[in-house]
Amino acid sequence: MIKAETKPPGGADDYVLEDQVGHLLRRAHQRASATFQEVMTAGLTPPQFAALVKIRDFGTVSQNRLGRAVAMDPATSQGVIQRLLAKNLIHRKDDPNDRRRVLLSLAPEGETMVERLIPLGKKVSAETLEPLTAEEQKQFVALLARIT
Amino acid sequence: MIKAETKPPGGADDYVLEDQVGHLLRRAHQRASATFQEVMTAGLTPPQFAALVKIRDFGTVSQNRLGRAVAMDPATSQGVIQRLLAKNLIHRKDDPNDRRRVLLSLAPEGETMVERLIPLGKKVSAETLEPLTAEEQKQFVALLARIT
DNA sequence: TTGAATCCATTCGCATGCGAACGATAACCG
DNA sequence: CGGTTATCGTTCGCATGCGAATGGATTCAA
Repeated sequence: MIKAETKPPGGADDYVLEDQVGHLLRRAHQRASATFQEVMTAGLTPPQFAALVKIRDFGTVSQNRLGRAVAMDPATSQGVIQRLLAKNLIHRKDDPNDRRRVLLSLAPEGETMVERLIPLGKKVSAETLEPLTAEEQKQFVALLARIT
Repeated sequence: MIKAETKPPGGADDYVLEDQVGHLLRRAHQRASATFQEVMTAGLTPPQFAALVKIRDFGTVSQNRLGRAVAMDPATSQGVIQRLLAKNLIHRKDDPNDRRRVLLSLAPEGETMVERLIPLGKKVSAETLEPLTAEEQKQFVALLARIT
């Protein structure tokens, strides 16, 4: 008989930090970001690249709408966009139809950058999922998408 | 015939941001953190709670070792520990055997806090995984642990 | 058509998160 | 033993990330 392996489920002794999904998500996200920085040698961060890709998808988009599309708080978008502007990767102009809005679009350098980096983006995803088999990768991504 | 559904796999048109595992991990982590803040009304952040739980597991632990256990950079640990000290949840003393090290342990308030919050921590994990069935939850956590 | 409710961008403050560098200390090895 | 290496904690700088507040613009509704 092993001594007291099973504790009452309400207790505080059976809380294993390493098994909590939030902790695992935080660590997996850390690893994915690290992989991104290894593969992407262009000096862009994951949010910056995500914003760039999404601006490409939209063509022209307001700052707020872009933020929702990439899941960024307006306050966070502000800084990311400032840095993309500083790198001359995007353009910015006032919306003539709605003076509250600011319209964003890719600068030529941004277009080139996106085209060049997307193959690397695919490599990042592949490397991040590399510990899993092809079948497991599909399962995992499908489940992950549902808790997002 | 649908026009050109299948593109060459090396192209940049088939890169869907929403399907990339890094982006999904970032969003899932955001949601998990938001759930944490909703349920945990104690004014602690996820890293602070993780550190507290881990210090409890160790009893006494150096700052660096704690950081590795919860996957925090030494520079990041610094700030987290400072805030736990400011809340009087942990104690801190020099290691007499190694003058480089600083030993951390739970203060009485910290012990009480951990005991009180662990049931809420379980609720956070449950709510985060709530969109999945019990079977899917097990699969997902198992796969997630492997890409960490 | 005005007044209330919304929306948009911006700013501030606080909290991770990490690369890089630093001094102090300990461990290792020739 | 003494020198090289490694470890530990700390600090700085930069980049998310978000709550809260603000001012300006638009939308909605009475």
